[in-house]
Amino acid sequence: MVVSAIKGMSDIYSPEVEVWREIEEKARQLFLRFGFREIRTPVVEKAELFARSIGEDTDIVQKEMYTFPDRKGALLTLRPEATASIVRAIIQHRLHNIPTMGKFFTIGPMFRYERPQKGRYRQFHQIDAEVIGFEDPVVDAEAMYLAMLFLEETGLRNIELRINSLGCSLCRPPYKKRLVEYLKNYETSFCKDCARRLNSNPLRVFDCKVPGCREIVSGAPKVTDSLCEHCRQHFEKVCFYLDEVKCGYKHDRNLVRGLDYYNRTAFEIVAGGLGAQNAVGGGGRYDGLFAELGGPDIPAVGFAIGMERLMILLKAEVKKERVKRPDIYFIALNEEAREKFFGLAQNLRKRGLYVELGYELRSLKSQMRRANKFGSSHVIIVGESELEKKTAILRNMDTKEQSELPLDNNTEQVLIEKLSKENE
RNA sequence: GUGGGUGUAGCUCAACAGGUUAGAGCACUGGGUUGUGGCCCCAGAGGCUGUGGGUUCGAGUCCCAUCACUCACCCCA
Repeated sequence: MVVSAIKGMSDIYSPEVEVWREIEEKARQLFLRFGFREIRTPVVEKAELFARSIGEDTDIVQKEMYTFPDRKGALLTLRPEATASIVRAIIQHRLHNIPTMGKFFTIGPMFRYERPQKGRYRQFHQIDAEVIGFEDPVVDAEAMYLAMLFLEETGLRNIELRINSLGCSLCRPPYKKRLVEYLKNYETSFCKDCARRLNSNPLRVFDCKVPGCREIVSGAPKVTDSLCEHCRQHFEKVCFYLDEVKCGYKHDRNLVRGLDYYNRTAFEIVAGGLGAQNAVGGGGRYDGLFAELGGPDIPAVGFAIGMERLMILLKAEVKKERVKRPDIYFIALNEEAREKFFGLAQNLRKRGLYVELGYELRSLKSQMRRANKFGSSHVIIVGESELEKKTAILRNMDTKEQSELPLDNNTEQVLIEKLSKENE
């Protein structure tokens, strides 16, 4: 019986992995221009961190976390998202006291124990960004702008930004009360899940896709209409700044999010082609989280982008050839020939060339075929007659030109010069 | 956690209604050129048909179970 990977967790290899690297690199470059610094936190944390941040009554905490005791019985959790860990790290190292350190990003794996399907995996990767310390709506807008800009720069088209305001600790509780009052009138008509949500987390009925529930919800009071003056102005300002940079968005009054820590601004970036998992990214403001986790009371905004989902949307990109072609492919026709150029090959690599070696002493024809499969631009052949003359054959695979070069202490230099000359 | 679909060579897929030795393309190896790639030609290698039971004279094919993958519900990136 062969051992296979864990369900819902995949190996990432060529040619996809080259695209991953490109995208990650693009993210780093862009985020740096926006003043973000990278932060890398452990993938395991104490279980309570997530229960306290994401919310006891969310699906993530209730049934989707990888939680297990370590050897001494401490409950650990594989992080289901990045925000909680980053906030924890900021509080722990007092990073909020450093004026130039207000923006953080991280790229890495997250874990949720769910039934895998298209765009949803048990180990998945997020590009995550957090801006801390600012309450001003300009920050919300900039975060969304950055998320959209990044996705566009990867080549994505036809994505939609959906935004909403969830209110704050002042206006949400009274709103919640009104909502529950309204919903109670239809208590018997809800689906099983919504009936439960009614008591546990009433805002989430807005997420329900059951037609009956949707209908009831369409008549329900909306958060947006119940915002306090402060939140209303905040939301308007967010919209203003988005307009200012011509960042299109749709005000989705039914948008709520699955993590409890969000307040005011919440957003999602949706795309077709992902099946049921239509969000490539999402985020929002979480002003209360720092205090909730025992830190100073500082506001923050953040978002995450799903790598796997982005990859699905960018699938066509994978077909492009991204693997470099070798500058030189060495072919030895016998052991003695190989002994002669092994050192040379390593030195050329040190000097920056991509060099491949034929590791098997097979027929010239078969080694040539192999060199060709790699797309090598040059081949160096050494066999018996070359050994006698102390030379090597250099063949340009594109032009088929061949020349002899002396095999001595100077070969390395001669080769480098020759190749760089050709590239002019 | 619930439901549907699919499991045959490394990959993509065939195999009439249950019937001889499970095939093809691509990929792989060797040869066609004593030591020169791509195209072409020839040959070769590669399979416990996911696994375990059952029905049958006979199972890749039918039945049951199980596992894996996949899609959807739920939830979210």
